[in-house]
Amino acid sequence: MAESAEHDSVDRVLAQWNAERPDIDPAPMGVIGRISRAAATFDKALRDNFAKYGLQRWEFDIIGTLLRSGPPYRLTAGQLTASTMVTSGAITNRIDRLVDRGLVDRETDPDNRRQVLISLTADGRKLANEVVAHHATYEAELLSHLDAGERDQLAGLLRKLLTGLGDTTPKD
Amino acid sequence: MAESAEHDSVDRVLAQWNAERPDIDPAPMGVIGRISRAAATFDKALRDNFAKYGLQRWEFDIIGTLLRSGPPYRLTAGQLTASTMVTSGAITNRIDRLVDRGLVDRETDPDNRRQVLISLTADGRKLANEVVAHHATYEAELLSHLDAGERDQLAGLLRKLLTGLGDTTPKD
DNA sequence: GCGCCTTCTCTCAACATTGAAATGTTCGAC
DNA sequence: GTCGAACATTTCAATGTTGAGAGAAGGCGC
Repeated sequence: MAESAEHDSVDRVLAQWNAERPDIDPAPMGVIGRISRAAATFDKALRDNFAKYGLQRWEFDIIGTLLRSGPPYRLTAGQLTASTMVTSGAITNRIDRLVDRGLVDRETDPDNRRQVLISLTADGRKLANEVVAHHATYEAELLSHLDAGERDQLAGLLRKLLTGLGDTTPKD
Repeated sequence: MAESAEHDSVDRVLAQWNAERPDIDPAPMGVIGRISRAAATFDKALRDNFAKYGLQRWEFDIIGTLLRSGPPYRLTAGQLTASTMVTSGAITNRIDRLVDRGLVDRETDPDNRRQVLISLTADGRKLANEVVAHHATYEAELLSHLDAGERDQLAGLLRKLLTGLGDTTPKD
């Protein structure tokens, strides 16, 4: 088989482990290591890209989540906590700052006064709509080294992996 | 085509975007979102698993890097900084704590006194060798929902993605 | 209605990382 | 040899997250 594929940084790590611990099967590390590495690379790239629009990544995470939730672009603080994978203390802090920036409103839910409803302001909605388009374009560029077939194959394998790990949609 | 594949949490996000912004091609988000999500899931699982051996993940990152570098199990602080993707200030702090724990030694390089050499102690090497075996077994479990062919296919696509992003091995 | 348990958000102290400046070292040019 | 630039690590203040716990509100059994 033609060994034409380039080596990535994970290949080097695997070669080192193979030399030191040949008893260990390196294949699982090859998958998990690459997923971690790719995630870190995307994370940095996306952070830099959002900065062009004066946004931090967590800011887009929140206003984007509100936008994609559809009209009336309003979720509880708890729903935002669940979708962002940070703790409740962090969400309180982030909402504070988005309110200061005028991108979201915070109001107590009159029907359940334990809950706080966070909704996009007109400014927030406008900004989210603008940025998401650039964001999607940029993500497509990041994947441009894969053709459409490879990209879909990759998505399919990752979906299978995630569902196997229990990452199913909370409510279908 | 039999729609037998389960949906994961990213499918839900994509459906939301499609409803709100049908003009945006959701395919790139499907890939990058799943990579991020899978990385976060693995991160948490591995953290919990290392905790069973009384280790934090960053502790294994460092002693594991030293172990796989091979005899004499010694790297400079700068090399460790490069391989762990954190800043130099963080590495100084982490090395401090590993020295306190007796897992590594820190000494100035006599040949270049700007550099600091970090080496595994006998205890550190023993611990790293023990833990890496359990770590590899656990990673294999995390991937057990993919068969060997799918796993290798996934690794291959990720390698292509990473090399396309410029993640080549620094020195071949 | 009355307790009691659960739910939801906010508060706060502890902790870790970042990023820039400081310190000490090497190397090349002159 | 001396000067200055480049380099490697440490220090330190600013910043953000975590995780526990408080406070307020809802819901269920009786």
